[in-house]
Amino acid sequence: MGEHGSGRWQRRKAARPDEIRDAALALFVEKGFAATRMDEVARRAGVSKGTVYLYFENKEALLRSVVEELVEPALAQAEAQVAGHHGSARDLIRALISQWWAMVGHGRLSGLPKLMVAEAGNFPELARYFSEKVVKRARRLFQRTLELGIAQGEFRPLDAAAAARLAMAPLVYASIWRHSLACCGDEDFDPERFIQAHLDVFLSGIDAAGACE
Amino acid sequence: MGEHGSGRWQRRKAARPDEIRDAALALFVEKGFAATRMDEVARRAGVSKGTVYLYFENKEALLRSVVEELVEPALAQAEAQVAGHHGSARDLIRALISQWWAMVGHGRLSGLPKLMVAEAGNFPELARYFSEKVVKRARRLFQRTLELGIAQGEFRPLDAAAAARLAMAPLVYASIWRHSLACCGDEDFDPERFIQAHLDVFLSGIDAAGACE
DNA sequence: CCTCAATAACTGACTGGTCAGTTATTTTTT
DNA sequence: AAAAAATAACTGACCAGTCAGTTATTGAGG
Repeated sequence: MGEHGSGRWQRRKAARPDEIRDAALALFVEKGFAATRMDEVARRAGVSKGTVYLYFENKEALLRSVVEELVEPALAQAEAQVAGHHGSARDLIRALISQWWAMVGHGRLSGLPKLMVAEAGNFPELARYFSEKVVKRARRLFQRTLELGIAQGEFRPLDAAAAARLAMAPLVYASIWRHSLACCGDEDFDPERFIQAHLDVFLSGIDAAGACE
Repeated sequence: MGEHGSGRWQRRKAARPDEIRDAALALFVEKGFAATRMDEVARRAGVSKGTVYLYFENKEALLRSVVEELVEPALAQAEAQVAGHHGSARDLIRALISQWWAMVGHGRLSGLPKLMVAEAGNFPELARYFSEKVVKRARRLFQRTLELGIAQGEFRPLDAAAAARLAMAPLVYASIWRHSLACCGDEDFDPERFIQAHLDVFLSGIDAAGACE
């Protein structure tokens, strides 16, 4: 392709796949994979249906691409941020949760958890990929931090694996909720307040001082 | 039902709608509404497709019926059980969570949260019904209990509305998980242990003193 | 600078299969 | 035998995926 250039079409061409992915993600999240028509994806991306098939094999390949392309950079960034963090385990938990919420709660990935949950049954391979390479990887960050905190005496001794899931559950819940019932029904759901309350209760709950049992 | 005699077919006939609902629920949860074929629902219920249309207007009416018929009795029972409960707020929270998990974690309703989350976008009216008449109603049970506990000095002062959501989030998360990623990927998810850990951390987290029990 | 041909990007009408819903027919019950 | 229940064959709308044709872009020759 042209190295130099009269850019209008060149630039658009390079951006196409991403534009199509964004359109597809939005619709897959909103209506589900099966109920989304390729015509619609195309229209939303500002192209014709034929063009979508220039960049993606078929509908399923488009779904795969949406999940894989969007997830990788976000996760890498999160891991880097954690690796470079210094401070108490408690602060790191706070940072992880804020980070996660900034990324998945608002960004383009916001709808991914709902999409994956809804389609896991129909695309087991993709679900496996997501579970192994995304969820587990993210959970490990929490689990390690919790183990660190226990070792340092900040947190009381507890099942770190279960607690890591506990730390994430309200986050996942919140982002799924935002894209389902919150849209049509549960309008008085305030994610920010909810996440704050979670941080508050969770950190109190695992604190070494308040140990029960 | 049959006042006299050959009861076998009578009974079957009376049970049909429920059998069809169960079949439909299982498939809707597993594959999603759009990807489920009416032929399949019928086959699973042990009847032909035409029969399904003897009992339900159309596919959407079947979905509505699945949600509404299954939910009402369970919710009523839960409220009754709570109304008759005496003891500390802490015990009541424990009872509510166990109750919820016994009902939604294992029973026939097990898949409902996933189904509603996945289809809320395509059926806003149904989502609204579910949100108002089911979720809010269930949440009120938790919220009242928390307010009671705060008033009695068992729990520290906190945002009861947010805390009620926090109490439920891991439960919802767990039952959604069981029907999505846990099926194909995250096999080492142990719901019982997870719920136990939740009870433990949550109750410590909202405890007034820091000394539980 | 202005053709004009070659190529890259894109389009939308068309096809073949699928599936929700209907209807004519058969089976079961009374 | 009549009525009720159930079936299986049928219909028509819909949609993923294709492909023959159109439009934009580049580049060479005049």
